[in-house]
Amino acid sequence: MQSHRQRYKAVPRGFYARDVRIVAPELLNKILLAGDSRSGRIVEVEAYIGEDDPACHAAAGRTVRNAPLYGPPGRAYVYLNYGLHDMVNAVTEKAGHPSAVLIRALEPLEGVPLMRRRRARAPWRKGRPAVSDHELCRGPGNLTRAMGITLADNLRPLTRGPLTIQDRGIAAGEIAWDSRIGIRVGTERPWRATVAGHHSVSGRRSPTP
DNA sequence: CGTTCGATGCACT
DNA sequence: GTGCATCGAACGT
Repeated sequence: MQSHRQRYKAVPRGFYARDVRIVAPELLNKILLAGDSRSGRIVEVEAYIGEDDPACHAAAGRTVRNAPLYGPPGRAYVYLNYGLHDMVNAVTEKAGHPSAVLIRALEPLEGVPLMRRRRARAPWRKGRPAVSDHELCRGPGNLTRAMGITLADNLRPLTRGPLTIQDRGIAAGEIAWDSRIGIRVGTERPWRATVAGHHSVSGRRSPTP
């Protein structure tokens, strides 16, 4: 039996070597694949755009932590936030131009039982009911925990290896542009792109009809 | 419905 | 010592 990892090629490096505002929406409806058994459709992303973007980690210049942003495109930038959550980005543009796409939510495809077990292992979920499928990878911290993405994946190429992104031909539907979430500066720019109305998108739920 | 707040680790100043 | 690109519980209206 042929796995999906074998059936689909990874998105090539050239895809990432473009303006991050082009790459971000095109990552929607592509597949993030971890290991051989966990995957999800990307439904929410944010663009972080260089040293002039106050919310970008590169805003204060190059440091030890943000060095991956200054490297070649098509690699993962993973960092620890709030001491609890690993966040995964795809580095874009070209070396020396720090920019990346934060992957904020997935619609789980393969490996749902494993994702659920990983989520249940979080200390704050002890004794709580299991989450529904569409909540497993809803939010950047939740998706890395469900997928098993960690700091060990930092700097890994997304074009090959255990952490890759594939195009399985899901058609792009309506894309909604919005302001980025959870940041204290730079909220005025509409650099968050989502698959409109998708129930795995994080943030406040759409109002009940 | 809304807002506030604790957990938790480490890069950065 | 400070401040997070978060999560989810607790509490107020």
